[in-house]
Amino acid sequence: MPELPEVETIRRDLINLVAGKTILGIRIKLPRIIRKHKSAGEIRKRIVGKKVKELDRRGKSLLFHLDGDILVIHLGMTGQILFSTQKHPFQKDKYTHAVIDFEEGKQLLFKDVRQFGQMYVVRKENLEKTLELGPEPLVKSFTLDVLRKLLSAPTKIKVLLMDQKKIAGIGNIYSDEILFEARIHPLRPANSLSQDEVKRLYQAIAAILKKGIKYRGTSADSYLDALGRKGRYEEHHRVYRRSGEPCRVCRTTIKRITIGGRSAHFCPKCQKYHNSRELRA
DNA sequence: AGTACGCCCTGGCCGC
DNA sequence: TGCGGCCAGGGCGTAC
Repeated sequence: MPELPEVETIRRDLINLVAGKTILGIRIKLPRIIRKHKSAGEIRKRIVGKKVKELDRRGKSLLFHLDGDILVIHLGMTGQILFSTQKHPFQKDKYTHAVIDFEEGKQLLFKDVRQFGQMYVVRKENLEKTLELGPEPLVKSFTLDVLRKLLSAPTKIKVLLMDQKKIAGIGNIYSDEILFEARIHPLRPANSLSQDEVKRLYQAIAAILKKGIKYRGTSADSYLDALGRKGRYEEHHRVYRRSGEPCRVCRTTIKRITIGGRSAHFCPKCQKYHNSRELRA
């Protein structure tokens, strides 16, 4: 499932491949991936003939800056954006739902097995209103104080980290890994964290997301980068999908529980559910 | 307001 | 070999 590190990896690769290039056309086989538009023709009219000025990312969304419009691509669970210069057997490939054609025969294939991904065009000035995302966790303005203010409600910390309206870009994999790094139990109410825990959480968010980017993302399910390569971060996972296996720190068996319909993995010893007061080391 | 749950969707896996 | 049942979960809508 592409989260911030996976989308950022794709963005960095695509900059060198399609930035500055003009979109010549879009072929759409599965119209349901085009959202927020009355017709496929509408998106076509707004992107064809336009040059990709810049590639950006906001949370888990990839942003192609065109002339005043932005083409937004969200990969959902199993979406992939694959760069190709070969003429693709588009109609025969059951998972390639759309192809964006650029000059010089360059193409971006939009593949998605589960069809949760989507693309749409939005006016630049309406982007934030449309996305409704919390702050980017890897920018300078995301300070310890910003995080502290987000933790004022009793929401379970795991749920809060995955709430895109609170913080942008963190999903199930990275929230598990962040909470392990910070040694915080996923069920802890956000407003029960001690000063020290908030600090650890703040540092863990940056450290784990950067680590994810460093290893080019997680390919646990189906993630591939723009050139079809896997990420290597799952080799470094310490809790995600490791239930039943020994903790890499203390050898305690990693546990899996369900929180809000999603699986959460944690080490019961490293991430104890004790209340705010920290044990003195 | 917080939270649980169902839905969209399909492949993979398990048990029979 | 096949088939039903369940699981994976991002985002969204709904209900409590």
